Amino acid sequence: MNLSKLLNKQQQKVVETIDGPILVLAGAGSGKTRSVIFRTAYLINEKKISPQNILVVTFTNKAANELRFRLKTTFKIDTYSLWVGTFHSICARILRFENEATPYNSNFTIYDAVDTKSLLKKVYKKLEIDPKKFPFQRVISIMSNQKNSLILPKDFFLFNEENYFTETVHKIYVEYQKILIENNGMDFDDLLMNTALLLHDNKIIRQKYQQKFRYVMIDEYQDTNYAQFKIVNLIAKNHQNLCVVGDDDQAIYSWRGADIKNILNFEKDYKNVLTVKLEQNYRSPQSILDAANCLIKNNYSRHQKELWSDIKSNEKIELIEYKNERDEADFVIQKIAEFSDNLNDCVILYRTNAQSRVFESAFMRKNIRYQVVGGVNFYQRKEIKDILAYLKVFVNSQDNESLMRIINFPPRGIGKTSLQKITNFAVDNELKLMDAVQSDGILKYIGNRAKKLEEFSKKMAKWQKEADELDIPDFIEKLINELELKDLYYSDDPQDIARIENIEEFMVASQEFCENFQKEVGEKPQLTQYLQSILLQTDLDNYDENEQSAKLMTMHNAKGLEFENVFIVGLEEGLLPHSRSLESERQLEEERRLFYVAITRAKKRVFMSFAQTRRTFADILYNHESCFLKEIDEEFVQRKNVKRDYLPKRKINVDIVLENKKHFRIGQKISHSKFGEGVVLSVDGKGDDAKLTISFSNGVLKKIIGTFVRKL
DNA sequence: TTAAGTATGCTTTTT
DNA sequence: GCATACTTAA
Repeated sequence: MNLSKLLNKQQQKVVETIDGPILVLAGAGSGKTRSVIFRTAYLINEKKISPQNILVVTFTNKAANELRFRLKTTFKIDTYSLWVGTFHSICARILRFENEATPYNSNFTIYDAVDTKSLLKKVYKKLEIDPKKFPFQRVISIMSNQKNSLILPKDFFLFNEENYFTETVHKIYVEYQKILIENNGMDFDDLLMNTALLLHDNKIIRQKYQQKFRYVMIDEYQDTNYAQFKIVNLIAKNHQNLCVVGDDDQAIYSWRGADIKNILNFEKDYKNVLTVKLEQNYRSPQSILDAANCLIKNNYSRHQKELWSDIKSNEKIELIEYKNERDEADFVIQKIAEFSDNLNDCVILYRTNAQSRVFESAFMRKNIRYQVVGGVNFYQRKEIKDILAYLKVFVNSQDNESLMRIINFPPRGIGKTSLQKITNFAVDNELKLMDAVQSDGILKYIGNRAKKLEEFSKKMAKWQKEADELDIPDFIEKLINELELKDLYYSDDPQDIARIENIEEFMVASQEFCENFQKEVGEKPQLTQYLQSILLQTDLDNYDENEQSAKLMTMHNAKGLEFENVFIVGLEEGLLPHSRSLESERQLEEERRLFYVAITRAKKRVFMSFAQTRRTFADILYNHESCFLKEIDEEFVQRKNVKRDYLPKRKINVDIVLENKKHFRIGQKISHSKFGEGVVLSVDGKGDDAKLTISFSNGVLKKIIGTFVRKL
């Protein structure tokens, strides 16, 4: 391995210093990933460390897979016994393996955000708590903070003051946690908390992992929270062979408990730390870094460093002001069309997921391929969650939540009343719900619905058996067919069509997963492993950089990626910085870092833009440009004003609308951006607010508000 | 018990 | 606007 040819001095130091704690402050684009890959390869190939003694924690599963792939192909390393993954997947693996030391068994279910919320709703009902006084989001975030700080329900008041509000939150936390354990389920935060507590409380297990993971590497260390810090610390504090990599200027997850102090205080937490700074950027031209440096130096709490680059460019960053968000979308996409040979060199970055919509419809109108990364998770769609609920029950029969979801889906005559009876029966006989359903006594108890329940119980037993015997994709296909799920959505409604497509896509995805798993691991995956991979998927895991399409994503999801052309949109007060992060200077600094992350993604060009007005679901916002724009020296930015409407055609239409106040009548021909042309069948109300029934030329019948159609 | 109709909340960022 | 959660009638 000739490192001096492939790496710069600092990177070599990172790779070759294998003993003792090392802190790598790696600026954006400074070859951080490269260093981690080479370091792992160096440990194995040069220092003959067995892969099973190495732990590498990455920020996404995709990054983990790439690391494995590179080790295999470039360095001919067998990565089978190497542990690489996100904190969550590593923790899940440990907890499944060490389940006997926990209140869970190895088949525990992982609860996602939607599951968490619906479980919480049940807790509220049981405790008779008003969601208006204790908003779900607020309580979820408090509980999450407790878990990330390793505070169990019983220790709640050691760390929180006692008042009416906290007492209720505590009650919720106690009950929520109790039900999770009863269901043999963990939410995302439990995975971290339970691992940290297990390693902390159980000396034998702790020593086992200390001895196993003799070399530990953590990427994106600036975004670790206390639980994660603790896990790392418990494993590595004795041997101190710990390499953490990160950039305090790119810390953007404090709202989920990440503590920038973990990286700022690393030199205090460990002894004789070697600190290496990677400041040469290999990604962007100096002109773009100048702008980024201008911005970030306004932050107080940071390690001093200045990113520099050899790459030269005469182009300035372009900043354009638009009249509204639709113009912004049209212009940006127009520009992207100019790069149409290399659509996948272009990315649109925004602050909130909701901003993607206006771009999506613009892409559709222009017929340009695009890919939204993140946003609403595929596996959180209703029709998919229904299937997953079945699978979860087969894996973990204690999962009452999933069972309740499917017991009458698709409708099979086991409604509220019957479910109540089953629940009562289960409680009286101290049975899990599924055991109650399959018990002998239940049928007499249930009365006239006994036949339906018996049918369900028999089917479940049959599927349960098949779930063990069949290959996952075959089983899923069989299940979907026997449940007649697709027939359920058979109609002309575009929504239903989409649901059927999603179900089909789900089947294909399961096929792909199993094939990949087989290739990677050399054996067939178990249903547990399949479910876990779905639930611990990160937004980025589905991102395909080779697909010929423009990419859209949040600035958060863009971390670690790079693109030739970066379009940063919606640079308005209220969006960036976001109106909900103006409470403290600390929050404002994080918003600034987010902008910094966005700018430093670019290899060639940055285009920034904002809109004077922006339509949200409720009303029209009049925004000022982001205060951050003023922090970037004018010499790095070329300002352009394009305030008029982009499409002259639409402008004419707007004028007509103003003239006749958009008065709709029956028979009026209209057009809609998504559904095309159609005829108004009925009108309820006036102008933009009118509720119209429209028959579209493609045969679709829809109810649409006046504002979304245009007269022809 | 269920389908169809009506009301509501939603939007910060994610594992 | 959209999706879900709740209400009502059959």
